[in-house]
Amino acid sequence: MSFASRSSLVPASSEEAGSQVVKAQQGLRELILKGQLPAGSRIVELSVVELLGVSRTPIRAALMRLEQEGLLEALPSGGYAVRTFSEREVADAIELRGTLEGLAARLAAERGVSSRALAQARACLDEIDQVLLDASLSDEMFSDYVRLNAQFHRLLADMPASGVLAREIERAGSLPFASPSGFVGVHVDNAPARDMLVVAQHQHRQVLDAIERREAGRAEALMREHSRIARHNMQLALREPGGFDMPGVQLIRPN
Amino acid sequence: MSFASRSSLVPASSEEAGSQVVKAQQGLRELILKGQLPAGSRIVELSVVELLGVSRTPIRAALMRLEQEGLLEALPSGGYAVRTFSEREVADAIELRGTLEGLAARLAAERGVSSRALAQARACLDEIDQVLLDASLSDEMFSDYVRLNAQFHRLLADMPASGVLAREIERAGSLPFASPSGFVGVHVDNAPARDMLVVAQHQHRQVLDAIERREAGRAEALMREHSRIARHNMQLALREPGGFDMPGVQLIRPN
DNA sequence: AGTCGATTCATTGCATACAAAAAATCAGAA
DNA sequence: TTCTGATTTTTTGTATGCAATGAATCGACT
Repeated sequence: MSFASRSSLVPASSEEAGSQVVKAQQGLRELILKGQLPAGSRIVELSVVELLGVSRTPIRAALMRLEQEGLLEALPSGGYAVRTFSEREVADAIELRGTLEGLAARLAAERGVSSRALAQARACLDEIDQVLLDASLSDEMFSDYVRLNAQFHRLLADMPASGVLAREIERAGSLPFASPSGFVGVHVDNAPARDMLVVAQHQHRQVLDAIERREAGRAEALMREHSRIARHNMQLALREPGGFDMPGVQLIRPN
Repeated sequence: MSFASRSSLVPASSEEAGSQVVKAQQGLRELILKGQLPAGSRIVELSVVELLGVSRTPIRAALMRLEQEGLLEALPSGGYAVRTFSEREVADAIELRGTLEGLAARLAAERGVSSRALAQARACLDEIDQVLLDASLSDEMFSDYVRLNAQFHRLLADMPASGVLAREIERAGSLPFASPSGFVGVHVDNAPARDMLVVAQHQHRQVLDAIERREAGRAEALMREHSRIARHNMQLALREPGGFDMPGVQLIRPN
């Protein structure tokens, strides 16, 4: 089973190719995650011009954005380089997302959430249940899970109706490995991979329950714990013998 | 006592005017915070060209950065507008910073901090003590506090030695009102303003103590609570009759 | 041969011209 | 008068040229 087929990291349809700068951004991200641009190396603008067929201006804009996103680092002497991550940095990024999502869950519980939003979230979880019922362990199953999981996390981030927070959560999950579904299905075997999803889904249910009951502390703690699954999967992936071929793994430098 | 005199929001010496883009960024930020550019209005690039005397290219770069910083919002039809904030959004931004700083404090406590970093932090707190000893209630006193307070918060953010986290904390405090010293000295009277600083300084001590003792949970809780002071000051400021003239308050729309 | 220095080359930062899209204005009709 | 539609104007998005800075190469000297 190839990872790419079920990954949401490949530029999804959510990002329209309307302007040249998003085309450049998508293209660059793909080049980086596929390892086309060697990690740690300087990115030469003119070479990207040739690769993507857009002029320097939108490419520069895309570079700036990708730096904000965390994939690039600005060199002191100008220009950008593909960033690399230590295993700890990845773990920190995941913990960061977990903390922010925990904050969102707590605020949602404290402030209360419209029954409409709750219904949406419940419906999303019901869909995930349906996906998990199909025990075929197929790629599509995992792919569906990734999509619905991302949706649930998005719904949750929006529950406190806090623009600043939603924004920050979005940012925290923009790094490929820090995303809510970052290392889904990382196990060699498919059965344990699915079992992890079952556990995660249980946590989803509990968080939503806590929010409904206005149990803020519980909601926060659950959401934090939920992120530990991603962390665990990450550690498993990096220790996998054959090397795990998720797009972007080569950016993680071995300790 | 004017706020600007003790505010760290005015482009500090920390930001060199090396390139045109930082010049544009500083200039734009100042224009926005001073209310020169009406809140909610579209920012016309050519007018900024005239005001700042730099060409459109670096101005566009600065606009993009200021959007990331949160001061501007991208208009759906292109271009940017000066953003406005509800009181709740400001409170959320402060809580966000508190949560992130809490995470930093917890990680610092869990992982342990070099005695060198601890000594630095202690020295910083000693300096703050000295400043508070001077009971003159002068503007310089508050100004010194703001500077040292920012330094302590920075030292704390760096303690977990986590690039991603430090970065995110920096971001969270970049919004003028969300900054660690956002509403310092907001009280009409100077005496209660100083008292608040005494309380805050006590919390500083306790957090550092918790980190030293490796009491992670306590460190986190303290740092979160610490941010409540900023929130309280903000609410005071907005209810102040004469209108509080901190740079950027006009961006906060009354409820 | 190795190292330091000068020169050449490559690459970014900045400015500007052009094109496309959005906004505003004006005219005309209901 | 008010709404609709076309036209004009403004404004942004994109491409490209130029200058300045940094990297790299070559040569001379030790």
